[in-house]
Amino acid sequence: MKTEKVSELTTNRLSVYLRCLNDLAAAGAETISSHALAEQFNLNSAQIRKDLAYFGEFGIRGVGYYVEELRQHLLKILGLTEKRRVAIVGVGNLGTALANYPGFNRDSFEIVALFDNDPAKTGIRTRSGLAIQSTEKLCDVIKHENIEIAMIAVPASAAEKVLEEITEAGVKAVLNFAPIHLNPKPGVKVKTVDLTTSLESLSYFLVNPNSQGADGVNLDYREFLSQETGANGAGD
Amino acid sequence: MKTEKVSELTTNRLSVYLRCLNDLAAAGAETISSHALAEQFNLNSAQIRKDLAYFGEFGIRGVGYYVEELRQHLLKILGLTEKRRVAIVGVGNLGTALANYPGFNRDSFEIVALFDNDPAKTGIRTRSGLAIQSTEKLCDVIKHENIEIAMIAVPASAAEKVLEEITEAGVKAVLNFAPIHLNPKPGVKVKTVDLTTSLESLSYFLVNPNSQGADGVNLDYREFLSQETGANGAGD
DNA sequence: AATTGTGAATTCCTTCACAGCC
DNA sequence: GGCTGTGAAGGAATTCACAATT
Repeated sequence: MKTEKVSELTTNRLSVYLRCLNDLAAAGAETISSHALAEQFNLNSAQIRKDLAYFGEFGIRGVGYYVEELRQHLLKILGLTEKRRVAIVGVGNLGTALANYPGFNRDSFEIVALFDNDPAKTGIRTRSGLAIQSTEKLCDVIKHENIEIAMIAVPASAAEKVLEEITEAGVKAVLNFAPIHLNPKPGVKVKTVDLTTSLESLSYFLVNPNSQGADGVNLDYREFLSQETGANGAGD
Repeated sequence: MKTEKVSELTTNRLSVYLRCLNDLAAAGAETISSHALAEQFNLNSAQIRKDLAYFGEFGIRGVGYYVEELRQHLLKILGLTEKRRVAIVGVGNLGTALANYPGFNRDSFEIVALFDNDPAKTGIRTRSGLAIQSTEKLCDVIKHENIEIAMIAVPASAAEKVLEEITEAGVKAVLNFAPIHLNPKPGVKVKTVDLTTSLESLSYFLVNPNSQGADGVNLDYREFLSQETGANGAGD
């Protein structure tokens, strides 16, 4: 087990591998090779082995990986064996959709608080029975409820303020849906999902179809999740 | 103007620059330097100049870039000067949120069709007055309405089928919200926004706070948008 | 024989540093 | 003096290729 820094590209992939292993386990598969796993995602098999090698030696030469065992390792690595408490700030259409989104692993993430600054909304319950609270209570509730993760689903103009407040309250991990660059304090991780940028970047590829890769072969080129601007340092 | 391949990281950044230029233009700024722009995003100024240099020489030495002029160039480069017609497939919570999302540039993207396979939903209108149609009509409507972009907001199990159908109908650009890897046909661009992976990857950084970058300095390391697994080729 | 784990090679991306221009 | 555009350098991520292992 090494202690090099692990890039976000790697952690994203680990999550994808995990999803696949869940399916394989459900289907009753005993083992899987890096090659077979790689095929599922148009990835190189060495990539998968390298990703896993950051954390240990989980495979068996000549055999591959035991599905259930590797699944457990990934759960552990990604910190999904403990349930984390999540708040959503901004309960408009997007916030509501996130609150009801069935895709989050509910064993690992429990949404326990919703906040909105619109007084007309406070007290209203979502489908799950959770009541919307005033943003005035943000700090208090986050502390009392031991909330570790926040999703920001407010307009861009309000996002910075929200980040400050939840940081103040001790939140260390933020999934930001506001289309704005946020500058978190040290020790706070912000991951932005920018729908505007995703769509506009797609538009580019409509105008330049050939820029996708090459000649008929779909290279599946860098299609997925989670890089902001690639910013690597503090500018010049 | 070069004709090298432009990476998706670059197009994502162009979209971010554009958003900033919109704000600058609204605030009445005449010019902006790459350095000043870079500061907004914790980016290196050379990065910005390089990104722009793929498409032309837009700046003036000693001065910087004319805000409005550069804005127009970016609109053109990203293909945002023409209005593109968009369909949303899957009108659950997420699809509804997307249909009503105020952050999309409505001058460039017009949502003109909503599809859902639940008969109980067909005919229902969203806030904007758009009626939900049966997925049976997917292909016909996409062709007749000249739809160029589709957003997939159906469960993972249905996403592959939807991709096939919209590809059949001629859609070349897809924003996929289903948590699954899709294998598009050549010439079709799929960009996946994987909420599950975003959240699980955040979880990793909660367990490994130091892996974020270094000692107190927030490096803003690779925080943003839009890489799948980094897949670069067709495996081995 | 099959498959892992990994050093070396490669490819891609970012940053430096400075000539050229305003 | 200030800023762009860019070749060269540096760094990061991916892929190759093979020794090691079952």
